[in-house]
Amino acid sequence: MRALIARCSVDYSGRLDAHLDPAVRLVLVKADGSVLIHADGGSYKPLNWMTAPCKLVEGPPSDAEAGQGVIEVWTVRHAKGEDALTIRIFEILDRMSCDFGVDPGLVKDGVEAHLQELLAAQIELLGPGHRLIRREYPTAIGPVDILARDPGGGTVAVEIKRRGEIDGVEQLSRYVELLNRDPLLGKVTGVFAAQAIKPQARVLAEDRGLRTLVLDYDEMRGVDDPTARLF
Amino acid sequence: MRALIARCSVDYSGRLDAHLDPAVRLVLVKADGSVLIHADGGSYKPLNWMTAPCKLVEGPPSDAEAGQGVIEVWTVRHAKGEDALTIRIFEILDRMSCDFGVDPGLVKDGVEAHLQELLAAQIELLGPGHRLIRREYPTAIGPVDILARDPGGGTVAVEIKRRGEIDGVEQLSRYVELLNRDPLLGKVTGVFAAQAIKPQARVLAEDRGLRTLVLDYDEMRGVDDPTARLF
DNA sequence: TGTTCAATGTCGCAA
DNA sequence: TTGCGACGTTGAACA
Repeated sequence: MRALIARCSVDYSGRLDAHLDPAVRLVLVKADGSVLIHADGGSYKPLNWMTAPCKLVEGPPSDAEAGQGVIEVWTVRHAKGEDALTIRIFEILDRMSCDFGVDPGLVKDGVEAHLQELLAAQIELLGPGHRLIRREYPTAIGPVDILARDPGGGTVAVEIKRRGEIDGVEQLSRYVELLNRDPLLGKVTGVFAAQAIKPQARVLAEDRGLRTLVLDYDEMRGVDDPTARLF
Repeated sequence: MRALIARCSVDYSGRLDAHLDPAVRLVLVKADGSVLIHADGGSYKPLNWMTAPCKLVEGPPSDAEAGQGVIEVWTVRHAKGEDALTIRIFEILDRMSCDFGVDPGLVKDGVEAHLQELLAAQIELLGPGHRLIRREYPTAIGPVDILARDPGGGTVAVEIKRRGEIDGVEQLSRYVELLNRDPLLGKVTGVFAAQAIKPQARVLAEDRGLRTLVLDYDEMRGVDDPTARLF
């Protein structure tokens, strides 16, 4: 990792063209060659960047560039494709360099896949007497998160989201419509399950005749994993 | 902007829980208070982060933490909500600090709106004899990208995407359904136009009776703009 | 390797 | 503020 605080201008050309006028910015060059240009604000997305694999060439400015005060020109080209980043450096204010070694990586907990596992294991959250048919039930337009059998012999399609929004309801609607064409499944109803459901999504779901179900992740995990109760 | 190269562990708790075991990483603190934790690889997305507005508190380790070698504990809390980031620092290898000033910002030249202009100008790409009614035809549920008249006197609603995916087909379906309730327009058909159309989107479009049209941006620009042929 | 879907998505615009 | 769609989306899982 190399980090540079420098007054620089940046030009990107590739999937689009973008330009940054000269200002002080942070320039990062990672071990894999990727380059990030960060301003002192905004969120985690850099102003400009180049993803690995790519090649960085540091060179002198042309006479015209030197006349405008440029002291170095860095050119970063993506290994495949036309993408190119040109960094014109006017002044270097500070720099750091360090070899990090391999990162042990991020451990995540509480994503949608976990919700799906937990609901499959606690399928009676759909209501007493429900039985799991299978998770990731395949259809022509994609897999249904959970398919279950209700006590009356009907089929229940469940769409799970961490945050229940309108596009999730659309998705479930498509599944239910498609599955209802399958005579083997009988009558198919839909359940829209999420940790939180936005009002618009709830209204649309009700309008489409779909049930909504709010999932309490902590509680579901508590039932599933007794050790979690300790906290 | 403060930049720190440090051996640290990181824990995020909020919309999900995420943990990073101790390793050398780059810690950035921007002027607006946002914090980014970067590894020496991967793309521009940090391993962990906190977006502004948030508050950083630097404090001493607890006795237990100190016993494990922690020398500083940084706690970053989001101003609204439960989101919190805890950075336990074991060793500081290097640091930089600098006041950047305001960034002049990014100037972009996009490709997106261009497709609509080009297709409107070359409306017969829909088929011989088509005539443009108007771009951005307003409806109660949003503007239709392009409305055209086909040779048979019917109306064609066109939804344009750079990348044709399933939600675009949904959007077009809604428009076509709505427009077909308008007796003045006669029979309304739909065309889903994109630079590339994914198989699932194509299947859904066909299932809904919508035509698909793949747009060649370079060719359309070539027809429209003679100067582009020089390249 | 390509495809599909989630994301602590982020970002920008408009109602 | 919320909704909605695009993004140089990125990232991960799976076929």
